[in-house]
Amino acid sequence: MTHRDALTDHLRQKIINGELLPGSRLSESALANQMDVSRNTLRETFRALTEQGLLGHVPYRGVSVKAPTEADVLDIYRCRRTVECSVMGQAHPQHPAVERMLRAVQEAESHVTDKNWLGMGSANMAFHEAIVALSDSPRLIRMFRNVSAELRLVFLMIEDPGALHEPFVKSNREILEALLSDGPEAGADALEQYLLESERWVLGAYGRRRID
Amino acid sequence: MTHRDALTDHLRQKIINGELLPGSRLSESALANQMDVSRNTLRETFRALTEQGLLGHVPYRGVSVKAPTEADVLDIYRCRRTVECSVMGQAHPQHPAVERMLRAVQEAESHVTDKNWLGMGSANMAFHEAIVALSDSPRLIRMFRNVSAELRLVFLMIEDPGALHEPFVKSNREILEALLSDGPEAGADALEQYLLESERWVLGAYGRRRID
DNA sequence: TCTCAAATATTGTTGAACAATCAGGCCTGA
DNA sequence: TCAGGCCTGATTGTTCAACAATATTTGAGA
Repeated sequence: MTHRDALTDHLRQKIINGELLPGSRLSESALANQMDVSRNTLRETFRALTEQGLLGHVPYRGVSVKAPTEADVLDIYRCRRTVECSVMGQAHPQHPAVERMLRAVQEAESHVTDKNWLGMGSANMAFHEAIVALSDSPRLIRMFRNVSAELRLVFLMIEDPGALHEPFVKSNREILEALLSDGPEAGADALEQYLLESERWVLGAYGRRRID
Repeated sequence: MTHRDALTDHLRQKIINGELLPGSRLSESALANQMDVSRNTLRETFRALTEQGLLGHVPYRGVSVKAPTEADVLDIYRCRRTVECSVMGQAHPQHPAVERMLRAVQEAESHVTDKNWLGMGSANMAFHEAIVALSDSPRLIRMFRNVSAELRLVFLMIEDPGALHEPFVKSNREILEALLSDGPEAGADALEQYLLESERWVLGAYGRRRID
């Protein structure tokens, strides 16, 4: 693993964790000094992260953390429905990723009592990543990874992320049950309902966002 | 538009057109001289194209044009079925992109008499890009763009690309007819049949490929 | 022929320099 | 007062040359 790849991962993580808030501009020289790399190396990572949709780039004005719009939220959920529901509808209930789904649900449930919103959100994400992993498709998984990262940016722009994850812990459990007891099509139906409802909540919260 | 963006597009086009064959290694200094840019600028474009899946990168061994494997072909078609069929199944038959689909079919048909395989392949691609455009989803369109470019690499590895496009010109016409006369679901069904059949042909031809 | 180490070539990374462009302040003229 | 234009400073775009880190090749010796 080269130095730059580590930097790319590191920067990506900082963005996803909210250490660099959506909309904030990333100065090349400042960040290069801070990260202790040269400008050229940093710029290479910028290209990769821009291609992943995490950074926006305007010529001669630099890059900034993308601040998804309402239209982006709609598009993100459209992608999620397209990919997740299709994968779920053709899933084998014996697929190893089902175990990952179960563990994610259990972890999310444990965080309900803790009121640990951050962990709950991560477990929620892990659940849906596991769903896409049912496909065994590297490209679908990578695409979902990018879309999912963009959705995290949306959460970062929202005031109260806790109330956004908690109601859906039970839904995820139900999706898993539907898949296991009634088959993939039932799972896909439950999943689509979840995604439509989640989209409504996120859009509502987006209207009350704190960051533009 | 900055110099580097133009270079990225240019290089991408050269790859898609087969001027740089799949598997061929791209020397930084040689290509930088040839393209008349600095190594650093070229490297930035490498990062972008790698993220798009057109180039493969191994640390300290450079980048090379990706030579998709049989597993890649399977994955590419899985993505195509997931995205294209889902979009088609929810399409509005009055969507402006339907006009693009029609024009693409007509152009492909005109190339049948010409035996212009290159133009036929491009028109075929344009037809399916138009299908995805039915979604009005920038992310789905971008993802399809990347997958579609990878598929072009597969075609470049294959001996006889002509025989691979010609039988499917009629199928595309039928898909369009199905959408217009019997609705989106019928269109999606026809499309899925097409994709499954096309996948079989491509896999077969891939077994007789000339490039590894 | 095989193995191992030195030589060679390529990529990874840096720092500095200059060119191109943008943002903001300042001045002028109406 | 305000619109327009110009200058200035700051940031990005791009190049170059150098060195470090790693891979590949060469070739000597057993």
